[in-house]
Amino acid sequence: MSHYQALVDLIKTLAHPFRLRILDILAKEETCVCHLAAALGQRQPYISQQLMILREAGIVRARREGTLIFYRLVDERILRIIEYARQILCSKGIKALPERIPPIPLEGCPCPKCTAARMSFSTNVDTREHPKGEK
Amino acid sequence: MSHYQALVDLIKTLAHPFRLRILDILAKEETCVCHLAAALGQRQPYISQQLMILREAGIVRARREGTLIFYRLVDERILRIIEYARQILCSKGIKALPERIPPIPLEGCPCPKCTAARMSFSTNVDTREHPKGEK
DNA sequence: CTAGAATATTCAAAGAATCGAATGTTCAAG
DNA sequence: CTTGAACATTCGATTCTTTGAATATTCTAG
Repeated sequence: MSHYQALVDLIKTLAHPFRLRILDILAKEETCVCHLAAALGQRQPYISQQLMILREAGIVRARREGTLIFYRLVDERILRIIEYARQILCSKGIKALPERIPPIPLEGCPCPKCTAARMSFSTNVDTREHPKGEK
Repeated sequence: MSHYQALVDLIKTLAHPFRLRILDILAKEETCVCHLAAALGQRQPYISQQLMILREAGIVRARREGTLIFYRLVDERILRIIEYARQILCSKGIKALPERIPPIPLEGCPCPKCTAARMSFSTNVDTREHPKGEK
């Protein structure tokens, strides 16, 4: 009878544009809240709300590092569900690809990744994605 | 930006216990409305409502045969999404398997499949799933 | 202990989904 | 054309979801 509720709850958690966009970013790497907020152009409390929903569904996990909190995917298989849904839509001619993830450093993001990128940007004009000078 | 809406809409359509149960039944074979209603123990207008939602999402398609309407899956890949979500839940120890589909004939179902099954049941006491006597 | 930065939580108004009840449509038989 | 069977649609009350705003918590630096 209601073996269905858990399944519905999981799927329902995915059925939200900002939560999907968060997962698209986390697909690439562990990310802190302020970076997610900057990347998605949303206020921080809103992002935290959506992260809480993802966390309670067991889809993401948080890790504290000083004053920052990094989120990551618990089970990458969740991405395959989304990928599969995208394939179905694409084969019907409906655009459903993930959006382009904005490049680091994000304007106004104070996270270490962005700060570091800004430092090296101001002293080094190389804008390639993988500058060979670093190691 | 909002390549996400189509994806959300598709996923949202799946996030409903009765719609999932309908898809579990259609996974096996094309089925008429009255049979779905009997199998799920719901009133016919309710089932039709859910079928309409699935139809508008492009997940199922209807085919008329006299006074009956048979529904079938448009793209079986939709089942893989559900299957994948079930696997994720099961690997976390959460029960999410499809429910047992009630055996034909369903009590009170007037559809040809059930009627035929009742006929052969009253003249033939064989209750096995695949009686060898028939051909 | 204080201040400030990063994040989390709570609350409520607005909007969306659900589902029961009533009613409409389509088809086949007569 | 009428009737009955199978199915579809519409409507509205209830309930859940969403999202903005305000506020709380946790940590670090000093």
